[in-house]
Amino acid sequence: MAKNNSPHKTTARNHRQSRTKFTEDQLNILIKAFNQTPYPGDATKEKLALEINTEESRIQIWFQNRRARHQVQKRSKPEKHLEASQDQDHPEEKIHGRADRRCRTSYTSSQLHTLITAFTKNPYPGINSREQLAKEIGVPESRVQIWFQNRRSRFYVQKKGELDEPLEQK
DNA sequence: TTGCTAACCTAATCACCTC
DNA sequence: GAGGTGATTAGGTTAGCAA
Repeated sequence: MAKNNSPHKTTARNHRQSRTKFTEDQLNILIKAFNQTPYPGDATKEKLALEINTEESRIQIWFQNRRARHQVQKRSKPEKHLEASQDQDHPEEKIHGRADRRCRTSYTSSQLHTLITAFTKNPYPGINSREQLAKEIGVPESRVQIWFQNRRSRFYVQKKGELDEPLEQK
């Protein structure tokens, strides 16, 4: 599936967010939460963020990575997994998680104008640019990151469509 | 140098809103 | 319903850091 084959991938990593180092206590809390549900809802993520004093976006990333590693381990050792897992695939949590989605952010035309202008200058803003943009339009940095992800995706799909068009006409 | 893992990416999909 | 778009997911890559 996803490959980092973008021509922008070098600029994308100019300014990453600095690596978070979770303490043992923080990890214990996260692992416990993961065992309860690998698909926490927005409220749970907020609660965890407060509990371990970090940003909600860090919680989201941690759960993403944890699920990924969990899947890899499951494939390599189907009978015996991570220490963290009681593991029944938690389908019900997944459904519950969806019910507890973050509220949809609706951007004003001026916010969108700012974002689009930034996107045309650089579709892969680093952490500093994202934070600056977030401050400027008054939304969390994580929302700016999501907006750029979606924008890039749809931009590539659109471009691909434009390239395919002449072939279809033939 | 290597293994682990946070940060980040794309692609697909879901969910909600507007027309 | 269709189209647009924000949110979430899986699964892959990149890069920082400890051993």
